[in-house]
Amino acid sequence: MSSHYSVEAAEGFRGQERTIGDGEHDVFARRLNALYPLQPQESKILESLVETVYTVAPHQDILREQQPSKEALVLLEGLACHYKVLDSARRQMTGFVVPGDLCDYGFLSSSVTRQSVLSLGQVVVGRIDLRQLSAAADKMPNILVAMMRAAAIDQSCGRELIISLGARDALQRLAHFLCELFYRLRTVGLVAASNQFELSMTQAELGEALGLSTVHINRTIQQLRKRKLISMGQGMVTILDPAGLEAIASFDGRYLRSN
Amino acid sequence: MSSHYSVEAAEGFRGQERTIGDGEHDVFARRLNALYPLQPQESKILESLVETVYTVAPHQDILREQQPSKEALVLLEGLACHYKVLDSARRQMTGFVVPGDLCDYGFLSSSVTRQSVLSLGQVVVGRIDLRQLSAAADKMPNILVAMMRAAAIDQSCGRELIISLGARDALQRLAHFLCELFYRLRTVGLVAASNQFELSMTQAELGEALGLSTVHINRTIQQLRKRKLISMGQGMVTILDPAGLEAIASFDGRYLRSN
DNA sequence: CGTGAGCTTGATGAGGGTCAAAATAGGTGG
DNA sequence: CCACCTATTTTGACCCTCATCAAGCTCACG
Repeated sequence: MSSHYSVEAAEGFRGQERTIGDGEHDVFARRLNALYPLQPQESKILESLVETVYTVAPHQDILREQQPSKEALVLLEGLACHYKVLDSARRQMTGFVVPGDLCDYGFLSSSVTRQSVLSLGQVVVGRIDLRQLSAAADKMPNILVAMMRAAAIDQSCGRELIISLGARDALQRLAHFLCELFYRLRTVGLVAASNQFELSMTQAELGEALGLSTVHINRTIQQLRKRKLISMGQGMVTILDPAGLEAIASFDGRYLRSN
Repeated sequence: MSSHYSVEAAEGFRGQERTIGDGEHDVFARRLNALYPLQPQESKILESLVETVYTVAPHQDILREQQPSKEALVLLEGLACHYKVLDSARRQMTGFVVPGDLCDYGFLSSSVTRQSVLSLGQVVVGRIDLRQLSAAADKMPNILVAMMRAAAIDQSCGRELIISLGARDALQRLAHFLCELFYRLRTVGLVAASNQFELSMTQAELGEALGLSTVHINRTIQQLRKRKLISMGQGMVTILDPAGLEAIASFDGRYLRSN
């Protein structure tokens, strides 16, 4: 476990901002549409709300705790996580953000950001102006409902993580984590036909997510490999036996659906 | 750990419903008002929204998973918790509901209830008709914002529980739990000047909340007693040394505030 | 080709689980 | 008010999962 987490300014590591082309990043609209059926025009507006995108290098803060949110951020590519630092030597991740998710739902209640958000691999983020969003939402309230559903699912994920940490052993935890990610990434089309997807996390980071030591994460991965349930390496995971993995985790993906 | 959880119909155990008098239960309005300043008239409306109240006996489901919500429920007295049953022998609590809180925020996104809610001691619940609520919210959007802030805080509590389960040892967990409850109950005026408050949970239930065995909960309580930080018994807790307890837990109550 | 980040392996021990039983506390009917 | 019964708390003994420490290994990268 590394002894210190850097606190450089998030700003310094943002890639160049740019305006985006039409339909270049439609994950967001597709995702919300799946959560709550939107009219074609509503989807259109939604896409147009994401005006600028930028790239963030791995291991940088995308959002910092206690900052008032002047904009909403959508993750368009890559993987990010919520976390909190305990005693500058220990860090606990509290949730994950996959493409199509909003990084933080605090803007819904116009409160400050309550947790820092960190890029795990390289990440592309879209920026939504809150003024424009609320204007759009006034005309098309479905947009807000869809976002609140996304927030509700985000919370369900949190509850499920509580269950993992409170009541599942290492093997079940890891299996459940992989099942969830598999499911979530699949719904936004980021899993290959071979059941392979990108997972740019070190084993140490997995430990911070699942409340386990790096060493034990390593041994647990080996368990799953030995049982021919997964294969893992170079930032890629392949689920070899989805049913088997779900069985170990008692995974039931209903909490990830909006209805 | 008991081997089976009963699944009787929640309906059968509801006390008689009745309409309530003016200002009889103002925790809810006071709470929301503290989260987001409301106009006097808005507070008034809020109180009038709670039309009927009913009593629920200890250890009964107030809300059942997967039910579509036709109404919003406010806790007015007592203590309740969210939970999920794993393998019919193990149960994990995922959150707590204190007076003034809504039992579930699913109605905000008109989705189904995602977790069961259980009364711990005897409980008084208020019922809010969603149709009336949304009518009121149309006229006075602040009401909705206040509720969303409450939801945001609910989520913060969840995140903090994740941190407890993932990164704190037994003593810290219990201390943190007590600090949170102390703080939350105090803001709704349910802590006596002697720092005493009601806690109608068995040690087994505390274990289900904090991911520890009953035996270990017991020993951990004794630790806190020995250190003269708390005294506990007969459903009552007294915080003898708030500062000392917070120090052990590294408790920082900011996550419980709306701003 | 050296260097550091990440992965793997081994050895050791602590925190907390499990089992079992005793001690208390509540709750009920006689 | 007492006797009984059950739920809860407490204690002791033992064991297992997982943390910690330490070292060696692999591999990408400058």
